[in-house]
Amino acid sequence: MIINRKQSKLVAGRLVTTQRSLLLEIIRKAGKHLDADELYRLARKKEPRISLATVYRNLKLFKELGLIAESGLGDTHSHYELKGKADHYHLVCLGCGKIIEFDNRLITEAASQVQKKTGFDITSTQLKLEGYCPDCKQKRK
Amino acid sequence: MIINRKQSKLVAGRLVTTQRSLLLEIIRKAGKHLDADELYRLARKKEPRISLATVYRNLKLFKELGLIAESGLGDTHSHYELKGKADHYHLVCLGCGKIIEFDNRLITEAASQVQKKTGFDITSTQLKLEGYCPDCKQKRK
DNA sequence: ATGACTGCAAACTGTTTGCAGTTAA
DNA sequence: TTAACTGCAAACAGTTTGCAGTCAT
Repeated sequence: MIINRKQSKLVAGRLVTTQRSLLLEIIRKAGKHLDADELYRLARKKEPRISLATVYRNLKLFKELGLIAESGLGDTHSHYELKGKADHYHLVCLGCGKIIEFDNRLITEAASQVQKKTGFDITSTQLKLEGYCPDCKQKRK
Repeated sequence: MIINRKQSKLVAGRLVTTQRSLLLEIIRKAGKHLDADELYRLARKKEPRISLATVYRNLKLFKELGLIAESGLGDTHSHYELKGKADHYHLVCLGCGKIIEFDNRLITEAASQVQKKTGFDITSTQLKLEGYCPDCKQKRK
């Protein structure tokens, strides 16, 4: 865990609050991509007075601190997940919305090729593949 | 060109209108990613009474017809560009917002690996790399 | 006492929709 | 004359912000 509870600080000048712990805990346990609204609903079960603004403010904070990653999975709004060590990538089913994560050596390699060729300092790699999962492929016929 | 002006149809039941021709022309000539608002502003220079709703409606239509591709480049809103034959990918500079496109055999390959392993029928591949371009890398030091 | 955080409500942005009028087949 | 399209204004969804009050140091 990154929060140091003894010091009661997230980082310099940032407090650990009930809401923040709760939000991080939910994100951690969810084990899947949550959007702000899902997170809000889950949080209210334990902390009924928490506000959506707090959810957004803290998602933003967590992102700045590098605790979570934001992914543009849906077309309309953002999803968030705990940041792991390795980049990983998403395969989205256009039929049922199912999301599969995977990693792939070729992609990591491609990114470092691009980095070399362009002189960019690449800080994030997002791959989104869209298509139809076996089930939905079947149904569409 | 995909519009067949002799028939005055885009496709069955779809008319070619001044607005549609204009919008497609602007997108084609832009040679870069436009968002709805940029497109709207450019369009108004030639067609001052065109509405933003028309822009959105036609972007949606063009997308359905496969004429343009929507890419989630900015965090807040969508960008559009003419659809070429091959998938290509984007490298975004977090410093100055510059966008570089590239293609890379490894990524195409990775996608087809994933397709095989998962049984998905993959219809679109989007890769977004973020980082700092050489200039901005320099400035940040 | 100060600065960080919260809930609430209002504001804001990007996008979509309902409607009445216009245009093309 | 019907179906497709348009402009306008209002609606909408997701997100952000201003403010007054609370809490930790």
